[in-house]
Amino acid sequence: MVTQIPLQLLDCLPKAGAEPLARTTAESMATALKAVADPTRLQILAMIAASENQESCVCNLTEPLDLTQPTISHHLKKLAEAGLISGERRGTWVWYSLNRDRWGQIANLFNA
Amino acid sequence: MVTQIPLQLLDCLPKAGAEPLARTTAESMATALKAVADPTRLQILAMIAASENQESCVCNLTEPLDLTQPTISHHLKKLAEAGLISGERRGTWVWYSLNRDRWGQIANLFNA
DNA sequence: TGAGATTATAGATAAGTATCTATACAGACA
DNA sequence: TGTCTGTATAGATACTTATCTATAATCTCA
Repeated sequence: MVTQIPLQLLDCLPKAGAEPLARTTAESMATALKAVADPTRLQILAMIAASENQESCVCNLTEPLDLTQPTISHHLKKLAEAGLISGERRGTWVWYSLNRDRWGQIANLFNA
Repeated sequence: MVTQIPLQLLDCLPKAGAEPLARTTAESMATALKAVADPTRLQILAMIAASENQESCVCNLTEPLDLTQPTISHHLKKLAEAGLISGERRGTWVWYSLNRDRWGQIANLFNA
């Protein structure tokens, strides 16, 4: 449903004596981090995590966040491209859930 | 030298059954994350981490990153405001170093 | 097949920001 | 004090993006 941005972060953590961080790598990392660095998307992630079965359809997010449906879809797409969530169509609805693995990959970025 | 943005992240991690993430909290978190979500700033952080004594002055960053001095200063200010680095004036130079504690706080955001 | 409901995409606009040049500020030193 | 060097700030500009309205696409069901 969405092409996911690759994230090769684990081997490019800043550490003493390391190679300079290549621009292309830095851009890839920044793209993934930008997905999380938005207040609305943080709220969306929190709402999914707090939902039953830790999943949510688009329609459950628009009203509490007071945003239009296309805006929510836009943010969900960004999060999916970053690999932080995945959407699964079940009938008329698309259910979005967190990708815990990817979550941990980003955490490792800062645990260096 | 720089007023640091507060970061109360640890108690607002998304977890099942949690309170909805307040807008003001989400905005505070996003501000801190935005500081890291930029390729140039990631390169700056990597260069500081890889430097001797894990610190660097502005003048050591401009040439390898091929940016002007004011642009580097702008990015360093953003990072300092997010609490990720600190600057210490020693004579003519200002030496910037990583704040490991803050680094870990952001990591905990994703370890929920 | 057609109607209704849910989600995705297209295009426009306004707000944010990364970068530059020009200039101000701060410290070292003669 | 004056000059030089290193850093910070101010203002301008171009690019990105969050949001909206309008519309298309997809699925269900009668």
